[in-house]
Amino acid sequence: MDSAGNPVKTFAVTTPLYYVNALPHIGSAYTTIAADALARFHRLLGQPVLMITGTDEHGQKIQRTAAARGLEPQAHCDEIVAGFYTLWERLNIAYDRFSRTTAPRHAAIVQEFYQRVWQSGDIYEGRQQGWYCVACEEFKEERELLADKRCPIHTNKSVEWRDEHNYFFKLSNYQEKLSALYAEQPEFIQPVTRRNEVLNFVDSGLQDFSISRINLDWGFPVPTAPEQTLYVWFDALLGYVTALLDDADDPTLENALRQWWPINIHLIGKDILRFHAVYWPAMLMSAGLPLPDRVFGHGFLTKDGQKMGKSLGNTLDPLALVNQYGADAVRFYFLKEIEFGRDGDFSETRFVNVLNADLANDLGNLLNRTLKMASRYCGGKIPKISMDAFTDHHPLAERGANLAGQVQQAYENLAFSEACEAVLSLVRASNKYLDETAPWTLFKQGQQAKTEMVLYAVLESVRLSGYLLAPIVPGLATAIYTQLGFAVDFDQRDIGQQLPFEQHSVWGTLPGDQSLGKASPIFQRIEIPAEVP
RNA sequence: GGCUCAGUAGCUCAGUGGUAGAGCAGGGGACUCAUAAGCCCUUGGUCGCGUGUUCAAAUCACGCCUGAGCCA
Repeated sequence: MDSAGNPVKTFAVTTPLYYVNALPHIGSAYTTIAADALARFHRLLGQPVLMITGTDEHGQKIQRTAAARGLEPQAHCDEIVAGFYTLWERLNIAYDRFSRTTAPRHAAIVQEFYQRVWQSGDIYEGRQQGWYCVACEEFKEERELLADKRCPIHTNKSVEWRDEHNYFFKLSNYQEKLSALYAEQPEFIQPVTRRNEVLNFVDSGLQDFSISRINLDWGFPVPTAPEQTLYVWFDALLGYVTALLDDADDPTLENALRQWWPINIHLIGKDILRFHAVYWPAMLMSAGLPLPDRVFGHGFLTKDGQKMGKSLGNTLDPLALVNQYGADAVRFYFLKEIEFGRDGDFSETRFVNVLNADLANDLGNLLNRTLKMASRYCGGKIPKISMDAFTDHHPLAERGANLAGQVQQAYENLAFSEACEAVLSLVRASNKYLDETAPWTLFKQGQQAKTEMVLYAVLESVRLSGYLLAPIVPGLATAIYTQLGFAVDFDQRDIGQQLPFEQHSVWGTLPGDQSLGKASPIFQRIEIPAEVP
């Protein structure tokens, strides 16, 4: 409850729990950056936020990868997980929970959840015969296979023949309920193109799927048949629930679901859409639990227009990228230059161009040039201006007044690039305004009042821009606020209390007479080595 | 084979019935507060192709081509 007695609207967002087969790739970084930006935006709004990420560590593929490396599975997982921690730290990801499916408490949650599904009668024993791809952890239809029985997705791996007695989940029981869900909650699956795919899939008929494997140790035993091991996806999805437990909580569903359930949004790549938009809600229905609000499947990244892949040798290493250019640069490029939901491309030329143009030239230099004038012309303080000076269609005041609403809408729609564009339009207008009013000339002419008004308007526009971009480039936002004389750090979880949205999203908030910090470029231009012809 | 989404300037995209737009990149200019940044001007497009509907089509309909993807 808040002070007025209204229930506080919490916000919980998840990334996938990444499979620890290998160190994190750029796609994992992309999803996580987006989730972090969304979480940070909701923190600005002052909501209690829980951002969940983590790792999915069971399954045959992990067992084999570990064996190939001569390691115990857990040792292998621990090593890979360390790589995730490092990358998230470097990318400035402010997650609240890191959920590992090998955590002891996860076993209890999985067990309890399984029992609920068992009691609803949705689990039965059956026989499963077919070709199995260990890399996919899925059975394949014979006609899907490539020559030499190779998997169509993992083209260098052959599938294996399996003939097993497994436990199945009665997905077929949920076809109508799922269809009703999609109809009643059209925004459950986003974007629309992903939704269409799911509708198409569900309408074509749902088959029960097996939720256990034999001849596999690395996972949880099936509670009703301990000689079998739970299918990795069944336990992985439940990692979202386990993540909700507080440290002090006993690992029960009741405790896990108490505060943050249902999750507001699952952010995923489009490759795991079916698990999140079909299997997962069906499992939850079976267990009698409320469903998440939204599942958003974003697009894939290419590099220089080509699919990335180990076999092509053109992968983009996120850690190398962030080590070279910094967190804000990487975050900004992917969220501003690629429309979230659609496929997008990374090219180094474009990367450098965008960062230089938007962050160094337009935004960074705008603050720098204005700050230096303010220190020279206004004694290093923010000029004290009455808001009355900005009434009649002031180009920045007017634009600034409408900005927060637009940007908020964009963030809520996960239209990060739209949010960036809206803010950048204020930045560009500010540069133009400076040139048109030429405060350096005004000052020489002794027009102190006008000079101060102009500088205030621009400083305030930079502040607002920094505030609204903070979820995407928190480091830059902190630098902007610091140079404007505030003592804040946008990485603080309670930033929405320190700098309330209702106040700081409004143009005209900058306090007059506040002493300015030292001017220093907030984003260095990236110099491209000259091309040798 | 069925379905979905996309195809607009060199690049990334907006525009969804009424004289083709933005940012970046390219070219030129004036300025000097600034990170050789910013500002102004400018080059650049048979809006994938074809047929149809309409006084009028990038926009609507149908067909086709190309790319991405889902399903069988």
